[in-house]
Amino acid sequence: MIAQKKTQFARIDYAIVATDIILFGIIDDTLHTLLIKMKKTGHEGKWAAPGGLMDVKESPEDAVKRILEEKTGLKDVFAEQLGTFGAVNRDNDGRVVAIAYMALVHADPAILRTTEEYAAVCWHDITDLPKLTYDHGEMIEVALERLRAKLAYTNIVRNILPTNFTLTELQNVYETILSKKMDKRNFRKKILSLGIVKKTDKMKTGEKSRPAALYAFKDKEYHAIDIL
Amino acid sequence: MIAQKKTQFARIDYAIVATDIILFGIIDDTLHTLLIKMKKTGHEGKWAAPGGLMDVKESPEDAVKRILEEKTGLKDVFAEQLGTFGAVNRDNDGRVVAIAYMALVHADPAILRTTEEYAAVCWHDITDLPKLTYDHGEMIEVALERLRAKLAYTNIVRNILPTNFTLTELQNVYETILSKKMDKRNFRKKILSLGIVKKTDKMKTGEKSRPAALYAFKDKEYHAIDIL
DNA sequence: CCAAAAGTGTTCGTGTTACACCCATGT
DNA sequence: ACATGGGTGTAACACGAACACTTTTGG
Repeated sequence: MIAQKKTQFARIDYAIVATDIILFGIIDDTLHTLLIKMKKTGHEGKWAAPGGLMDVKESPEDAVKRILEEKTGLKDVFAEQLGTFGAVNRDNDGRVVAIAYMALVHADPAILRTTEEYAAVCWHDITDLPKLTYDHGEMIEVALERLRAKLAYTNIVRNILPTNFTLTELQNVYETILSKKMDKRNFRKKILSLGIVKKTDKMKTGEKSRPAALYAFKDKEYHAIDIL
Repeated sequence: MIAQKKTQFARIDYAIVATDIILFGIIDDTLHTLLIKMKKTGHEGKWAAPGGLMDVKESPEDAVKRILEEKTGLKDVFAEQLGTFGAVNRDNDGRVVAIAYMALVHADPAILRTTEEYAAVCWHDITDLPKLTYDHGEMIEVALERLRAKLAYTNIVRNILPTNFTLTELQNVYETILSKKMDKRNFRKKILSLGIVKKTDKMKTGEKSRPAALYAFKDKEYHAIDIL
């Protein structure tokens, strides 16, 4: 039945594999995700998360790296597998099984590449998303859930912050992702007692208020530690 | 290069999709996993987790159900996706991307089907596993990690216990999976305060010691709750 | 009557929460 | 001088951890 459709995948007897990436970044102190407005026939004007077919000679992780670089120009982006979406009819064009990844970027340097393949590539506030095609809405739900859970027991937040940051900025990231206010004193006490950040000798100035000490993460590696 | 090998998959230009299942059950108060001894050419005598190719017209979850029924004769088995393993050379016979699932069964009724396809199908103590082929050793690691984590914040344990059980049996499951002794009074206090089990009017007798009250889970559904 | 496992409370220490004021800078 | 966000301590409470004896059955 699927094979009757005239599409690029119709000749395949097996499901083929794609990767889709839910990319998160903080913009204006708010969590945003990167979406693409499609030009492809049958999907004109629809929004989707970036993704693409995995090549037979690359791993899913390599596919994610390649696609991220194509879309954002960034290398060395933190990415974590979320799960695989394989409903038989998730893609009308054929049987495509998508391995979904969540990726985090420091949004500042995330200069987006404009390509002719898409009508638009841009960041969307997570609280104000357009309708998404395929099952990408579901993927974003899963990604958000995972991200929120991991804030509580890993240092994953380091992947979405710039190298140096103030404790208030760190707290803002937690608050915007978790959608809840936290107590400043308790937050700082907790973060400092964990010993995952160290104060640098730099200060953030020019903010029409008292300068704030800049901090950096001690560990370059992502790992588990009880935070909240 | 891969396509040069004369195998059943060699003609495919794309990766194909399989599902592999890490099946857990409690046998003799100890965590066991189901393994298969293969007959397939090139893999003779090697142990692997049950798995198989996904059909183009079935979802990964349906493939898991089908394979579990083929291997164990059981239906309605709890299964959860662990992640997808897609290293380019994970299968020497061709490019196979495997979606790994963890499944839990009440081991009592898990009568294993003997088939001619395999040299053996049997339960192995998790602390004494043979060498595993493909990346199935890694899958079991991931499954164990997931299972242990979920014991602490979900009622997942209901899927590995029979309908009625004593609190000591419940504690034994936690202890064997987590490989640690727990305090009986604290454990019972915690479980009872969560309200996830209810006492039945049955007792377990004939055990050459004082009879124990049998309990059952209140919720049929799997859900999150802080347990430990 | 002895062995074996069931069942049951209290104390202590640690970690989480709630809460308010002074400080340094830019305008 | 005033507006803005930076930075700091303490007290109440909840939760988890440690710990020992009595009860009921089978043999």
